[in-house]
Amino acid sequence: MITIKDVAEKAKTSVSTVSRVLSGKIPVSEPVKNKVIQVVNELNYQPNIAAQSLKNGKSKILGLVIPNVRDLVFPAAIRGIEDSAQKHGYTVVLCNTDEDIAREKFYIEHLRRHLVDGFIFSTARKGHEHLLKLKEYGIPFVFLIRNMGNGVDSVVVDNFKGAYDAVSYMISRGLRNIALINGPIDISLYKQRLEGYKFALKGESMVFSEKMVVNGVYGWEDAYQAMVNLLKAGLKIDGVFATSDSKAMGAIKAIKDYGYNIPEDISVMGFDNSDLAALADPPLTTVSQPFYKMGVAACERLLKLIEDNSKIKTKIQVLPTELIIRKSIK
Amino acid sequence: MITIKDVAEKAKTSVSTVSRVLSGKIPVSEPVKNKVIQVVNELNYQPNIAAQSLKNGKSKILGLVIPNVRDLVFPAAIRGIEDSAQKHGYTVVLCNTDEDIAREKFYIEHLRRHLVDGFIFSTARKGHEHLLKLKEYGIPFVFLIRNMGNGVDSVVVDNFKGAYDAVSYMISRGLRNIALINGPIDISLYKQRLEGYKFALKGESMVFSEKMVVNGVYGWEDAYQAMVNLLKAGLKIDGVFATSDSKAMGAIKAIKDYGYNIPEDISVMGFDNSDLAALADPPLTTVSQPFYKMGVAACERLLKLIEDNSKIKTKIQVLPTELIIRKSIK
DNA sequence: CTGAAAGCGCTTACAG
DNA sequence: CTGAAAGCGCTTACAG
Repeated sequence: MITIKDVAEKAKTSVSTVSRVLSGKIPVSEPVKNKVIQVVNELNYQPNIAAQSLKNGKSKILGLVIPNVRDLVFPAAIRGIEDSAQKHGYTVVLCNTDEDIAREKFYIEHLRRHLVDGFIFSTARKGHEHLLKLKEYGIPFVFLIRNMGNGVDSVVVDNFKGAYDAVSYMISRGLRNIALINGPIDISLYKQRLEGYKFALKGESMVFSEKMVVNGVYGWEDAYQAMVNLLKAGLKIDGVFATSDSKAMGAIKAIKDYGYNIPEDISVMGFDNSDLAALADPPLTTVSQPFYKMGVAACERLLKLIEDNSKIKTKIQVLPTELIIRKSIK
Repeated sequence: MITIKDVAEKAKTSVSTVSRVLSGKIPVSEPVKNKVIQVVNELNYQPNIAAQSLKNGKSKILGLVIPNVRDLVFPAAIRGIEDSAQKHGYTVVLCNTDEDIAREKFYIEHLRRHLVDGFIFSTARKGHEHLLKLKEYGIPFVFLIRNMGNGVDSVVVDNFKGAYDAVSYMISRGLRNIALINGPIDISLYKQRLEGYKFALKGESMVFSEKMVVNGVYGWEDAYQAMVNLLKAGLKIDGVFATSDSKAMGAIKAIKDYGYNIPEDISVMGFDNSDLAALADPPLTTVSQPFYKMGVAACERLLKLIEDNSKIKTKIQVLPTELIIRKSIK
């Protein structure tokens, strides 16, 4: 392994000077600087990150904590984060928690001690208040997609409005009996989507019925079952708003299995505009979350928090959703 | 930040002894050991990974290099790797390269210098021979899903047999005109699947026709177009073997758009059994790759290479595929 | 502008 | 079994 000492010797100067040339912050005379740069290139020298990290307490590694990469919602966001991190010379450690608090804490403890300069969490939900305590430790972090309270920097979408727009659109298409297949409401974004759904109904003076909503649904198999139950209950349903594309796919499958046509008999609205939405049959009308952009924004915000040691004010970035009209709504 | 010195002071012993207790490899008297452990817990002390890394040249970080997390093939494998890494006290850095050699090299250079103890690559293909040179640097690495040559530890599937089984099954179901929608054959697994397809045809004395195969297809949009072209060419086709589930989904969409029924008019076979296969309409008959298990195997192999500094012999692990019969084949 | 030296937090021969 | 000391590869006051 080539060290700074090797470079110094070959360039006939001291390690201090080599370090200064590399950091670029401290003036070094032109000839010395050029010689050093030349040797660095010849030797293909790269500073040892562990040593740098030990010295200045920065590792240039970011921790990304999510429930599960297999959930279609995350890959695009991950790409946004990683592309942006890479551009700034940072690297990303990926941690899946399966919503398990113990595993989440394990990762935090493990990475906190100088392995990671900051965190991005997509695991905020009730019961995970321990995340808020990271503030006390002074380690920078931001919430992505999901968040909690207003005290933490976040990049999210306007979930209330996204849901409101979706349901309003369904109503404008003549749908009058719209069921809701929703996620666990201890994740605040599902709470907000529920509120958006209610508010849209109210705006058109349509009655809200508890029977038409199923909360706590996670993943497509679960949504399939929820839809089957709705259908079996003999309710009059002409539309379903599923608060994620996976749930919408499960609902679509159930509706077809029961012999109904989409959208003729029952219309389906998704949420997320994940990579498979266009591929669904029929192609899914849905509310897009700009995951890639959100990932970039979260990463940039985190880098700002890391690099500006000054106290900057907490910022909640709310990106707009967009209604993507395809073929699953009448 | 709490250091080993703090622990030593509070436990009224030396840092050497604390280090010994923590490593567990060197004998320490019971009372001292107990006192140290107690203080470690009280202070919630965690060793600084950068310092350990600098000292002993091990970071307990693994580099995972893949083309793109958004490709459905990778998330399950990533989970396998990460779960296994975590169990052994390792952490995973995720790197997406988009098949770009410059980006790949950047990551390797950046991480090689003591940031990472070893690599898992899923990016092997023609043009990426520089990966083979990592052997000279003495850094451990393994190939996953894709591989090159026989000189590198790998975890793959029997792609030839998987394809052979798939096509043989199609033939056994009475299909006689089977088109192939295949990936870029400079990725060896696609070459092997092509061979498996040919061999199955030959086994049943069916003629192989160049016109029935499209190579170089990547992703579902591309597969959609390939299928459209096949259909437009006026070929007699009663089955399609698409060498990934995404490609199969694209083909299915095209077939439907042209008014044919699946599987009555045209049967479709996928490959991978990725998370969306069961969700397709009709549910996709496909060849499973045990991605999660493969990820675990690759990680375990890499850890072995890292921890046994002795020269162990290169091992190519070939896991079996399995034909998953659903509804897309007549 | 430049070099010698201290020190970041560990681990591990070395001596006892 | 235990402690003092050296050293991993850097960066950065300190002195010149």
